Amino acid sequence: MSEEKSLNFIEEIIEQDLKSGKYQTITTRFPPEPNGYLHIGHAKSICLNFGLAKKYGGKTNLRFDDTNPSTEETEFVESIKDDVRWLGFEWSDELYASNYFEQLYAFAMVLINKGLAYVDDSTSEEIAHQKGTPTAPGSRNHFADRSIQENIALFSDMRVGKFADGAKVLRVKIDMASPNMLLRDPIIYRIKHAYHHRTGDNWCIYPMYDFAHGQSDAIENITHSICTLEFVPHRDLYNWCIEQLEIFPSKQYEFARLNMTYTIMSKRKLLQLVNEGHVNGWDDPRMSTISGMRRRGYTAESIREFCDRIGVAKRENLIDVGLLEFCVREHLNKVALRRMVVFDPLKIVITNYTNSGELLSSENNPEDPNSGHRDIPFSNEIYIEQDDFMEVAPKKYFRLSPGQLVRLKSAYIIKCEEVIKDATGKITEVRCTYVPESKSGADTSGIHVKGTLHWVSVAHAATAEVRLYDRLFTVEDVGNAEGDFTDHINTNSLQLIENAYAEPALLHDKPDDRYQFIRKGYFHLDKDSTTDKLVFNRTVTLKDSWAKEVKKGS
RNA sequence: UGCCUGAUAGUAUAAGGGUAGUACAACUGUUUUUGGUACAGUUUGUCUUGGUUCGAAUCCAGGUCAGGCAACCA
Repeated sequence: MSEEKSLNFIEEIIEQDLKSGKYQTITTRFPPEPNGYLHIGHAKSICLNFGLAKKYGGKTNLRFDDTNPSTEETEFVESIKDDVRWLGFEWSDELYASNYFEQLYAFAMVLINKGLAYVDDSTSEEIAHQKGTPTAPGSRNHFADRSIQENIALFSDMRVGKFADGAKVLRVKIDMASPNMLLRDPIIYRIKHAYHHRTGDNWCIYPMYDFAHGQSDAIENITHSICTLEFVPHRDLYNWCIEQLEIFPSKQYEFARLNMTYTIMSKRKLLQLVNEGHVNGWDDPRMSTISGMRRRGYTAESIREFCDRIGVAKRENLIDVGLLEFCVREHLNKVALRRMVVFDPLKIVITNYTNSGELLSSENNPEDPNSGHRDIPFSNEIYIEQDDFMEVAPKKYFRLSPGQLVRLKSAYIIKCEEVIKDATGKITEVRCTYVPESKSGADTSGIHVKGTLHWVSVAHAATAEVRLYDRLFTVEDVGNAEGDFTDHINTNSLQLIENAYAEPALLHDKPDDRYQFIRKGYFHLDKDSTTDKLVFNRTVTLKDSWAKEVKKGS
């Protein structure tokens, strides 16, 4: 393929650096804080960092930014590793910022010895106050005048635990009047008597992000440190530390983070959904986490494709979740086996059908000739979708309604003859006749119908519970539908979060009318992780115009 | 009334002085064993005002709008 895909701005920088001989090879890193599960926004960063290294023959480290022991846990470390692997990437080294605590401490001492860092006894309120505001300069307090010797002694004492949390901090001496608030003598070490998931109780002082990230990059010889836009103001500090410490000159580049319609991607909110029990965990299929999407049936390949399509730029963006769904369908259409499934069964009795034991052959995947065929049992009693029948149908309704003909997928053409109702007027059964010479693949009837419906045989069907819907659905037959059905989720299930499960306050956005209608239903088993794909190609998709018509008319 | 980013169809993303292109969405048509898929086609765009230039999305100046920055979070 000679498709010349245009470069994003980071690729251009890298190509220049390679061309100019600045670097022979590149090293990137993916640096999550292990304080939650990875979500689709992280996938963008993962695909970018690992993708760049792959493209330019470099390597990527997985580095856990574990400098805040009070929010970080081993469970998150493991889930992150699983998700990165599942997405299809291999890291060069598995590293932790906590590996560098000793080195970072030494770096701090270097700055103290240069007269560039001091211990401050102020409270956080005092420090915040002295910092000034974005429009007014801050001022330095008398602690900044402490001698180098005194600072060395004090910082050593901080390390060995002589002070309580919050009693002292180590600050760096830069410029209290800088227009960049981050440069107004930022705190680089704080006292925290907390158990760290890796270093245990070895430390009671922990470096801040700004004193750990750039140095970690430098230690690992990261050539291109790629992060999101909110770190732009940190770049000055990042560079300042590297210059003062005279270490490897890693460079930071920023891109816009992913935002997606109808999708919550704030870690804080996701954590709230989990903690308050709105969902069943981080990997709940309704979550925007990678593990949630995995359970929902999304493939790693489709997520990678999505990340590739959305591009990398610096402007704020809000990607239509439809693009993600498109990528999922695109891939699943190629690889997934089709099965019929009925969610809201409506019983159809075919009054003139008297055969028994007839098996009908159906393609497993129309797009894959190698996927073969399967036999589906047919009988005179079947279920179709309630949505696929309307007693009073609007124009352009091609499905079943009184007097209308439709084809049953892989089976016969049937005609609706009679509607049976119970005492309350609810439709309990629809009676039809079938056209014997219209058998799929051997149709000599000459009848052309506009609608084709999926169905299952009542006698052969199996029912399975779908947890998210809290109701049963019916699959075509037991033999063809192995696996754990409790995990089958509609790709569109994210909307359920909005419709039923989540607090309105947590919502990113409100669903529009379009989402009142169920769209494409693709399902696949995740029983054997990525290998066993099974799709129920349930086409209840309506064109928007048709959907509007039904909404108004019926 | 500060500093930093940014602004190209509905949504994203290209074009680094020379025909504004691509994808998704939408719409139309053809095909089809569901209206899915596939294929073909259509519609829609350079924030604004000046300037430089034969020529500006692109360079310059002013304006407008959006996002970020005052955690002992990352």
